[in-house]
Amino acid sequence: MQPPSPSEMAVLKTLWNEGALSAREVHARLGGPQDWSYSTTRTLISRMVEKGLVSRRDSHGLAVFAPALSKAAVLSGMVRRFSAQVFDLDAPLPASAFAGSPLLDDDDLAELETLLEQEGGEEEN
Amino acid sequence: MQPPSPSEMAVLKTLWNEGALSAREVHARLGGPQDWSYSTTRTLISRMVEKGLVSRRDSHGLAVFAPALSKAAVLSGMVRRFSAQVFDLDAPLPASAFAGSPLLDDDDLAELETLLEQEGGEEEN
DNA sequence: AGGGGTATGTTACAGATGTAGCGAACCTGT
DNA sequence: ACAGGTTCGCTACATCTGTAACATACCCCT
Repeated sequence: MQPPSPSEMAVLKTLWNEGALSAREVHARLGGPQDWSYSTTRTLISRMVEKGLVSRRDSHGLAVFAPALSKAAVLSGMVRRFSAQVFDLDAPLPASAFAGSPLLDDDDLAELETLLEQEGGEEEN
Repeated sequence: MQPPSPSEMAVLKTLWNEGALSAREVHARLGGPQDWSYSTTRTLISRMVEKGLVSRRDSHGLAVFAPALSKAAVLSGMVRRFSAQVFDLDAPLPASAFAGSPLLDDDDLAELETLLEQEGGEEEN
C-alpha cells in the first residue's frame, strides 16, 4: 500500500467522515484550511484512485468516491512506517497514545489497537 | 526546519551515533541496508548541509560532517508533525511511547520528553 | 436552438526526493 | 613525471507531490 501523502490524508479524512462523496462535495468539505482550486482537489482524488486509496463508483452518471481502506488500516500502516523509519522501532507503538485524536471514536481506537498489535506488516490483501 | 526525508534520517542516525564523519565514513557505516552508490551518499549529505540539517567543517582539507541538531530536537519535530498530520492531534504524544527505541538512551528520552511537553512548535532558533 | 453551468479527461509545470555519473584537482607511491 | 586512487563541485534524470488550466461533453432552462 502506497502511503497517502499529507494532502491525500486530508481527502481521506473527509471521506472517512462522510462516507462517499462526489469530487465537488469533497472539495466543499475541505473548503477552509486547504484552499485548493477545485482542479487540484480533483487531481488528488484521481491519483488516489490510481493508488488504490479510494474507490470510484458511478452513480447515475456522477462519479462518487469512497475510501478504499478503513481508517484503522491506513493509520496503523502510517504508525508502523513512522516508528520504524524515525525510531527504528519494530515493536508497535501503543494505540493508547492516539486516544484523544478527534479522528477516532472508541471503536476505531480498538480496531487500531488490534492492527497495531499484530506482528509484522499486513502484506498484500 | 525542513524535515529530513527518510533517506536523510538514515544519514542523521549515523552521525548522531558517530559524532562527525567524512562522506566516505558515512557511506561505509550505511553500507549494508542502504546500498547506495557513494555518489548518492554524497548528494544526500550536500542537500542536508543546504537544509541546515548537518554542518560541514574542513579538517585538514577533508570535509567532515556533523549533525546540526540534536536527536531530541529532530525527533520531537518529527513526532509533532506526524501526530498533527495523521491524527489531527495537537497535544503531544507521550515520550514514553518511544522508550524501547534503539536510538535513544535515557538522557535522550528525557530530553525528548521535555521538548514534546513544551507547548507549541519551536519556531526558529 | 443557444447559453450557462458542471463533470470529466488530459496536460502542464515547479519543487522535492532517489539515484547516480562526470570532469577537474589533489595526494601518493614508483 | 606519471598512474592510480580519492575528493569535490556540478549536472542529470526519473518519480512523486503540490498546484492548476484547458478542452470537451453533457444537462437544463429560456
